[in-house]
Amino acid sequence: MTELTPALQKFILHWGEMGSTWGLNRTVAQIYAVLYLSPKPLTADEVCDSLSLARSTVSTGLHELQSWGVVRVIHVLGDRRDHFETMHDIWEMFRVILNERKRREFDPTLGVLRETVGELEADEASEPFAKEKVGDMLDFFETAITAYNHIDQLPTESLKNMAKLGDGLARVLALFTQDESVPQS
Amino acid sequence: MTELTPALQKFILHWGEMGSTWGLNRTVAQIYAVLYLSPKPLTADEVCDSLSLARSTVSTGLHELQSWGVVRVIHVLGDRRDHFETMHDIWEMFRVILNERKRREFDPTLGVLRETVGELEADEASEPFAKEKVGDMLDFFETAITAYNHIDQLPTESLKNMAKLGDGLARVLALFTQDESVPQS
DNA sequence: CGTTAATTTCGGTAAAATCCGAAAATTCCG
DNA sequence: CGGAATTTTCGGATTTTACCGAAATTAACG
Repeated sequence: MTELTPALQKFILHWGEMGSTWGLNRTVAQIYAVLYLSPKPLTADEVCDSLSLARSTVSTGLHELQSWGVVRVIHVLGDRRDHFETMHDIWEMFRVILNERKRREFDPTLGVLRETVGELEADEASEPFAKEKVGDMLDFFETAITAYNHIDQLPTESLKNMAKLGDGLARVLALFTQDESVPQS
Repeated sequence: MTELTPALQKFILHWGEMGSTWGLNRTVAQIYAVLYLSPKPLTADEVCDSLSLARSTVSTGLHELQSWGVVRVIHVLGDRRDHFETMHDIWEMFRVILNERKRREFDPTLGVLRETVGELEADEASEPFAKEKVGDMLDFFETAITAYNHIDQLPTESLKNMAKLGDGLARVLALFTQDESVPQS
């Protein structure tokens, strides 16, 4: 049913490329795009049609998208088939994606860095330079992840407002340039 | 020369995995790691040795890292060979990587989104829902990129300080929860 | 409980990315 | 300019990934 106009096709194609730099493959990202653009939840077969993919490919792709938490199943009364939809709010969506990437990539890296630092400590013979460098990296990941966790506490609306501040944002953040203390509110 | 201890090997292996989720392939990321851990700039051949790679692979990999701006050539007096080193400060490094990803992925996406919106405007027959959704996405990318550009203006030291604020960061940012206006500094 | 619709699993093929090593090109030296 | 050292290019072999379609499984209905 969802005959895609050329403009939307181009968009979906690009989205596929973009997705492949974000850890999903082209096809999975395209499935996501089709669902995102659809005014109503779609069945797997409808996705097959609009992208000319095998049923099995779509099935797998939908599962992967669900494992990322960006697609969910909808049940329609009187219809036996599963229907799928994406999150509606794109800000929420990127937040979910960031969280998932943190969980899948950064958290494990933190683990490895801690292990490595530990092992380098134990090993007297190891290069002191490398020891220092791994330590620097550990510090970086720890502060970055901690900062991210704090930001992630904020409601989406706050983030939207902050982002919309434009120059004001830079101005506020610049308060921290010289001083490490928290300005009292 | 650089005989890698088991601990460092494990780190480099993991770094390779991580890199492949960041748009570089495993090998290139490993080359990066070896350079990062080395107390002195290395020749391509030294990199070959420590990772057991073909000379040509290392050559290509080093070029890719240079195109990302995270590795540079060093010339050593009296030595004809090129030596390579990474940036020393990891904060700078991540900043460079983010910039490069923005340039390679987000900016083009912004272009496609604008094109698509334009074409959907022109096309009367197109789905109004899709039109709205692409518009939402364009808004999101525009504000996100703009915010990023502003943040990117700040010196690295400011960013470090901000990140280290911990709860204070959330507290400051929370100021924007209810109010869209810029608090006067 | 059997039948049909719907989904998932899985083996194999097609496509893509990675990596090597030989050959070519470049650079630097005497 | 000739030759050695170094780097780069490039074709093809190897490995990995993506995708399809048939078969198996699961779920819903009468």
